[in-house]
Amino acid sequence: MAVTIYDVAALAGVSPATVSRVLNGSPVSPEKTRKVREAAQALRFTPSRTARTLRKGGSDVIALVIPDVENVFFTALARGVEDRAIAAGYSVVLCNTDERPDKEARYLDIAAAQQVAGVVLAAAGPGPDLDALRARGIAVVAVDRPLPDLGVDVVRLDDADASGRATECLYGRGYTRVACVTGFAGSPTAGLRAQGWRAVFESWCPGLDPDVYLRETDYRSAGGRRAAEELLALPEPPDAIFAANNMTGAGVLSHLAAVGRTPPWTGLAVLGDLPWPEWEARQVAVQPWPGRLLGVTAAEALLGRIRGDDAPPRSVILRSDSPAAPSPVGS
Amino acid sequence: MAVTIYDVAALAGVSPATVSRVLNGSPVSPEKTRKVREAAQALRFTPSRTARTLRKGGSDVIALVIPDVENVFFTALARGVEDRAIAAGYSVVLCNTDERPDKEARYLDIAAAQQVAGVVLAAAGPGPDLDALRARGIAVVAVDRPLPDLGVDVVRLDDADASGRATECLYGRGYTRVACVTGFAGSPTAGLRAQGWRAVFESWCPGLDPDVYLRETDYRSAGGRRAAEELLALPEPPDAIFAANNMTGAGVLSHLAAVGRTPPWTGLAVLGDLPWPEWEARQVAVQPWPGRLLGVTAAEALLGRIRGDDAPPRSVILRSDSPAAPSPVGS
DNA sequence: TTGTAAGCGTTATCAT
DNA sequence: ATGATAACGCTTACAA
Repeated sequence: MAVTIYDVAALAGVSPATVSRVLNGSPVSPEKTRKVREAAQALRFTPSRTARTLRKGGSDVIALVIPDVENVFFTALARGVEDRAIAAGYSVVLCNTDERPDKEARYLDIAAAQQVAGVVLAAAGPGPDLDALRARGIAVVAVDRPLPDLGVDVVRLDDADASGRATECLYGRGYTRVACVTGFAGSPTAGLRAQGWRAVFESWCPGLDPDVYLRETDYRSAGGRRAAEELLALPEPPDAIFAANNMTGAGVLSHLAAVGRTPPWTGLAVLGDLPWPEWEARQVAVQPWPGRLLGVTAAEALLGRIRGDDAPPRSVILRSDSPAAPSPVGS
Repeated sequence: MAVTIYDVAALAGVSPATVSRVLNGSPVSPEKTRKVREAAQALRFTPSRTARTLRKGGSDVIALVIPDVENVFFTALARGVEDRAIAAGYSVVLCNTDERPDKEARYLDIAAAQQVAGVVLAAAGPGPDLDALRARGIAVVAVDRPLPDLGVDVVRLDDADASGRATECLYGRGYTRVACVTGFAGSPTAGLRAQGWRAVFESWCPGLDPDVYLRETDYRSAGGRRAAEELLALPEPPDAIFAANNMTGAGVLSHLAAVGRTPPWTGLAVLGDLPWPEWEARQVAVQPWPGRLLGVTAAEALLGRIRGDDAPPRSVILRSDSPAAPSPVGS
């Protein structure tokens, strides 16, 4: 059916091996090279990556597995991974797990069975099964969400530190009681971020019970909205809120807008860029959460592993910069 | 290195063929089935999809090639394709072309060489090279952006009709001069959308030159902002703007906000959901642009082709509903 | 430099 | 029902 190197070889009057050599840049006489090129052209020959991968025991595709394509943080991450990987001659395919461990397991299986060169994984659950990948010697780098004790490289940001700084920033602007909306309880990052907030809260609001001002939700917009509603309905409501990721921050802001209490009436600090920067960021303290940088760094680590670096697993923790100053209010 | 069916066969005391049969549900005696299962389990065996694909001449992966992962329309589209494809037992990988024909060509090549089951393509350029795919008999469905004369199924929305309706809606609300911000000149959809607007403009504003009130930009936020700025600076500025996609609409809105002329001061209708619905949609007429539905429909068409439907290429044009009524202004 | 031939790990055919 | 065996399309020793 499809045209193979044998067809090309026949048309060019050479052996299949020679065709393969031309394709891969092994030394071949100029004349035969030309003939092969022409024949390939004429037959519109596309080499089968499947066969090549089978034979060579590996491909040049990197799988990037993320929990939410709709989150700008992960798309930025994707761009970072993509840029770095493409520069190194690899291609990147995205797999969206929708925060569901079952979908994640499926994609990891496919990646293993497909013999991808490597996997960058922003895990949906705490304990993904990496055995299939490991059995095939496929490199894995965990990104954003650490995978403790799974023996893989981890590239992430300093959740607790950044959260503390964002919270601090709100107190620094004169707010006196800063609540926290973090991710769901099972998520490691949610815990770390809450912890970063809690330390600052306790130092500025001694005597107050932090748990009253902490809400755990999914990392989605709807959860942020609900949490904001609850917090503002407290007998002693907070005058500012720290949102532990961009989507919940968006949700909080949405609720504030609905009740006419947008910043600076109620303070708001968010970890990560809002999906809608120019319009929203005005009075919101945005703590940088550099997805692209994370992606580039993760890709770098993965490429190192692919090239055979077999040092013990490393953990890279990037530091988030200080919150951006709010832009001046529009005319 | 990796464990193969031979290892499993040896451990189970059967032939490789039997192992394969167990894996694929061919009739095998219960006892041997059990033994094989146990052996596979014990060895943590993952069958090589590469070998299987090579042997069977096709895989069960569908490639979805989109120009912009950061656009909510395309992520919605992706979800539609994904849901439908997964339900049919396929997996979906996303390839982001970043609106660049060269990246697109690369991913199409990979898809062909990887022998994916099919491709859903939202094209970056007007004339992608589908020969490699065609040579391998891989089904392709064009989505959102038509590929004239390439002999593939097309699933898209009625650009001109929806644009006309969105424009009409603004006039219906009392605005008297509606400008248009569409996509870049090369894009087929940009032309169709401008055309839909133009017809309505000419009937409401006879004697005025439409070209004065038409701006072509990229389909990005920055372009929308710039276009809005230009339009409002006209000697006889429009009192409303129709934005031909969500990102440009976002840009327009951003500029309106910057100069304190958000709707309803200046009317705004947008084709497609804004990235930030709860917060922004208030006074904006949003013409539905159902990405998910489009994705589902495209996947459906593709699955049909994969299953062997070889009718002549079809063109499906879905109709967009009427603009959503603006939500009431917040308290 | 070039050709021959042996795999890579499956599945399908054909016997048994 | 099961086992041997030949593909699938490519790369790579090994020879020439």
